[in-house]
Amino acid sequence: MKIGELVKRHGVSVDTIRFYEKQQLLKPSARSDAGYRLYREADSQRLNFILRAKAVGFSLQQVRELLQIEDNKAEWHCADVKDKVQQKMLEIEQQMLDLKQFHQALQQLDAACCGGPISATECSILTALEQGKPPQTEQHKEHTSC
Amino acid sequence: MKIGELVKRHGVSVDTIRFYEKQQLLKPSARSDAGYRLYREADSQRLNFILRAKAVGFSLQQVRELLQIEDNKAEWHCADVKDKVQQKMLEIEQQMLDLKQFHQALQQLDAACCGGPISATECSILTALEQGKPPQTEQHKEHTSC
DNA sequence: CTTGACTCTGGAGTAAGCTCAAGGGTTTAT
DNA sequence: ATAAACCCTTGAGCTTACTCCAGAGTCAAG
Repeated sequence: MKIGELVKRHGVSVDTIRFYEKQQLLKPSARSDAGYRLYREADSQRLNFILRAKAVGFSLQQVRELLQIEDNKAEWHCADVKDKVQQKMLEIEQQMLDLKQFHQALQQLDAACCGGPISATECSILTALEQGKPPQTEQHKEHTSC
Repeated sequence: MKIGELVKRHGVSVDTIRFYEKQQLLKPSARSDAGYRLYREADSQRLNFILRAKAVGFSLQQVRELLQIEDNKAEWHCADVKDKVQQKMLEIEQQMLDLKQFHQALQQLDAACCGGPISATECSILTALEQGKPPQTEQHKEHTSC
């Protein structure tokens, strides 16, 4: 099948496919006389693998690593694959922690602000941002007016 | 104070400061005869504001918006500021949800795999990635061997 | 035979937030 | 007086995952 058929099946753009090719993720099985990329079922399945891996959060670099295993299953162990998955989970857990910290800090700011129509000159969110240094000083915070 | 003093105080690089200037976030109060950037206390405090806002997750664009308020407090209300904070929280909550979905999907993959020294040819993680399309088909999954 | 849909290549552009390098002045301490 | 440390500008590069464009060849239908 030509590239158009492939992209229709998977709902991606032709540019994406050509990009994946440049990234060494997916190569057409053959080229037509005119130089058109030709894909087989196996290629379509490989693309599916890529998209599914992306859908669970893997970066293209990580997908590339998974494909190396996939391409040579016999030389790898289950543990290798599971490791990749677990590492990714750790990565994601860290990102969630980072977001959580942001969220908590924002909640504190939010809680201290009345949110009303009074002038921002007295907004405790702004005064909080003006004061104290981020990771260093941890002064006992006084709830400013607003 | 010159740029070197400023960056020492805040633990950022001179490149960062010059970048912030290009981004219209922080402008030196003056220039020396030699063309050196000169900063005052107020500038240092402004930088502090920027860094603190970043530290709770705001992007530079969002910091720019906060600075517009900060620069003209009298023309804004508490509600405007609180809105920014709440919107950021929503943004972060969405990101956390996305990560959670990734994590859950990965957990399912992880749970189905023995993780042992057996060949990856039978790894249920790989077979799961090979099969089924991400957001479409939701077939009742059979736990493959591994 | 012509039109429109499809495909090709190469290269540029996007967002975000810096970071670095080249080439050259300025200040400060010794 | 000279070397080290500091500062300047311009412009390019990095990362990720594409997206878009120009210019040109190819294929299928009517």
